[in-house]
Amino acid sequence: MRSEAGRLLNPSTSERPGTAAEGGIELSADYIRSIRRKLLNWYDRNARDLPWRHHSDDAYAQWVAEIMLQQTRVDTVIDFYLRFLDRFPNVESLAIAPLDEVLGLWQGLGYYRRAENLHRSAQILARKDIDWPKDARGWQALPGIGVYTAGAIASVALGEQVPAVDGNVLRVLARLLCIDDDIGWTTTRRRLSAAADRLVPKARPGDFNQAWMDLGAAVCTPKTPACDQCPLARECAGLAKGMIAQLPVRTAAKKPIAVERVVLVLAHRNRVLVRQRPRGGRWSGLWEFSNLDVGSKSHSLALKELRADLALGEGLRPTFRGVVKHLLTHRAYSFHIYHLRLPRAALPRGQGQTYRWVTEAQLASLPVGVAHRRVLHFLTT
DNA sequence: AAATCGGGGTT
DNA sequence: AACCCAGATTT
Repeated sequence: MRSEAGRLLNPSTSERPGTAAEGGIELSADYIRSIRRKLLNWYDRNARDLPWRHHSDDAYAQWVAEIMLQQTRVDTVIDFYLRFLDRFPNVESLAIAPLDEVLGLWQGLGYYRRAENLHRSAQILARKDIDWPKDARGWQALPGIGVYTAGAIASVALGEQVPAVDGNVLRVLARLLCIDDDIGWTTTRRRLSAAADRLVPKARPGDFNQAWMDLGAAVCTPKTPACDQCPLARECAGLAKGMIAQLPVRTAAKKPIAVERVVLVLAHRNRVLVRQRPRGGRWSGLWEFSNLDVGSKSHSLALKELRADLALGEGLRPTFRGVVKHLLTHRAYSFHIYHLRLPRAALPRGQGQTYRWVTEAQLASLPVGVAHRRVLHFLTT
């Protein structure tokens, strides 16, 4: 099979050589035209049927979808999205809701700062502190919206001719243009973004951007891409040079740091003690059982410190109930669960944290991270 | 440029 | 067990 990639990528055939910056990727007008036509053609026949694609003109609906989709797979998002839009169908309903309820709909989805920023941005817009964004630049002024998300919203909902370069597009473009620099580097991302910017058409920019994503999800997958089914195979420089298996180049992620914690679940009658996590860190604003880093201490000493912090007096000895392992990108947690029934239900004093004694039903309505939700399975008695 | 911020599906 | 996902923000 004779590839067009070599000829079409040749700088000498580029229509606008002057636009290429230092180290920029030259794309001929013919090449750009080919990519646009073939990718959109493929998309017309292969586009996934996704909930937010039924509201393409609704910037709010696109916005919510794009925030949820940050670093999160489509299949994971769908159910969260449907529930969220059912409860908050527009920016006004979201703006007047308490953050706890927003977090409640977000629990299990991760990166909870996204929910805070979404809520905060909704309030900014509902209060009309700023005008409703009319382009990508306007969207990017809101907290939680970066270059990618702004481009996605503006291209899909507003029809603006801007790219939306996510991890998918970086991978596909690195292969298509045979870029073997580390796609983690700022310089590489800048070059690929510049290429994406030149490729996005004036007509149907939103469909075009989404077509990259569908292609990346269905054909140009991270491992073993289906090049024999790819509509851009003839334009793919990586394929022509036999480099697909090596592309994209990316430095390996570091291993997560192991963290061991003791969890002390205090119970009184049918209630358990929970506390709300402080703003800003992990699981910001979510509820959890009292827990403490073990570090180099023994479990019994860590538990003793935890009980001293809670200042709930002496009681019986906590009983060990099991371990919840919870893996994050940068941390590998193991929560060692201990259970202790108290004769009295007093609230800890002077901890600068919000504590509550709650029934199981009440706990169900509070936002709790996945790890501490799993702790519940160890407390059946 | 590197670290931080969740959780889960694929390979 | 490694990889990576419709990234943004802070350091």
